[in-house]
Amino acid sequence: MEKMTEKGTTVDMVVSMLTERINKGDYSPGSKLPSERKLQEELGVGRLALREALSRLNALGIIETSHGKGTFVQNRLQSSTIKNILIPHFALSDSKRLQELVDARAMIESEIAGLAAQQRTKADIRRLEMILEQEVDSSTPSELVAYLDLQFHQELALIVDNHFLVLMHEALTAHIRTFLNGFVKSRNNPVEVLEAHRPILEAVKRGDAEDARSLVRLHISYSRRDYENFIEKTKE
Amino acid sequence: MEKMTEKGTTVDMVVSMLTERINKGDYSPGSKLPSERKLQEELGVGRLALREALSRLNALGIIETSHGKGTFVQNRLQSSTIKNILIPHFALSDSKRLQELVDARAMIESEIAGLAAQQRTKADIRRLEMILEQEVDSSTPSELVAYLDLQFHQELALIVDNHFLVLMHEALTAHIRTFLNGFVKSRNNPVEVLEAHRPILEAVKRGDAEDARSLVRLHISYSRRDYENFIEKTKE
DNA sequence: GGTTCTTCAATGGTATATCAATTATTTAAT
DNA sequence: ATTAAATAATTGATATACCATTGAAGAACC
Repeated sequence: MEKMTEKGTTVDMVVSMLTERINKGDYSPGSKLPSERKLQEELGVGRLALREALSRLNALGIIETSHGKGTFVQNRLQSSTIKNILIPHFALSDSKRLQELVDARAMIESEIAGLAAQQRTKADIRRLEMILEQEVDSSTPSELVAYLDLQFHQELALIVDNHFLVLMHEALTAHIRTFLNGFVKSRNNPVEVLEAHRPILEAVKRGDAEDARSLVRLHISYSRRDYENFIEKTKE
Repeated sequence: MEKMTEKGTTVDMVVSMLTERINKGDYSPGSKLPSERKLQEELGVGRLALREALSRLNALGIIETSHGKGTFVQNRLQSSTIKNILIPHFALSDSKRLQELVDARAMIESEIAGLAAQQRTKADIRRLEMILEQEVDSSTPSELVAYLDLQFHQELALIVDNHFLVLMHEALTAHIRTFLNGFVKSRNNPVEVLEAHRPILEAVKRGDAEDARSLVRLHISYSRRDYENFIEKTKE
């Protein structure tokens, strides 16, 4: 038994062994892990310890198992994984914590615009301008304007290509939405959107990260209004 | 068997049962869960399924088990948990992803200063001024100045009291540090620190969030420099 | 009486065996 | 050749037994 050199329990050991192999590339993303029987034999542990370790990796979004098929290495961290982690710790009841998440989301959206201003190409700007033109077009129905608002911010995220920020933003948005549902109906005032997007695009165009950040921050102040409305109503 | 009404596997079912109980307050933070034997009987599942579910909750930082004592509900999300989630997905080898984290950390530090400017009290400002006075004092050894730099930012974080931001910042810092180790020696130029902290404090003092954010952003540009040095050296 | 030691019960940790459910592969029949 | 059935491989789940750690109650000792 040389397991004493390792740290913690058998499960901890197996977890670090597997993560190491995955990080080293022994098990590449998308590929299939050896079967549980082979793994437990190979690592010299019982099946229970192995399955507990796999459960942990599953919770962290590192692997995914299908009954009858096998266990596969996930290639990308899913925003749902982050969301699952947030749920128990930033729950509905705690309004303080909910506000923290709203603030954090505003921060990320602002940062994305700032980074976009630094990294945008001509093609990026062209795409943003096309979206804006559609928004300005008076023949565009208001429902579509709401969609284009979202599209505008997603396009910015695409330019930045920061996996971490996009992931966090997705997780926060999904998490917050479940709580603030029903308070987001009238927030996409078309006029407001139009007045906001033009200067943001201009800032991105001329590469002014500072300006882009503060303009977005102003634009999405509705997040805070939504939140305050929510708190008001729950107090009644 | 009415389990067909539930979704997914038995383990999924047990996980959602337990998280629901925890969120409802049946098992309050810090309290001890029933023993595994009791739980498996109570929930009507095998011990392996139960333990796999507990493993998942453990990975997510929701519970903590100690051999011989029992299983306890964690009251706070630990930054180490977030770090563990980041490790396999934002690893050393991928310089692109590493830069994403460096950018994200800069964003958070900047945001913390901005929020501090909005929420600071007189007492907060007094504490920050005390730190600054120590830094300015020429009799303060340079090692202490480096410490006070950290202290300054931690004090800002304390003012904001945003659990989420502080948590993410801790996790990102810890994760980045393991990779950039050895490249952080000379970054805390005392003169540079002094020149930066004074205007930041002034912005916080007069509640100018915009200014506070951009000043911090400027101040911590060393993060990017560290990163670029790191990339250079690893290319050799 | 107080301190130390032993023992024991509770609890989590591990291992093995066994069966069920699902999927993929091979084989057989038409 | 196509389809259907049998077979194998794999994960899902349970039961049972035993080990390891912890803490507390009780015994032994001074």
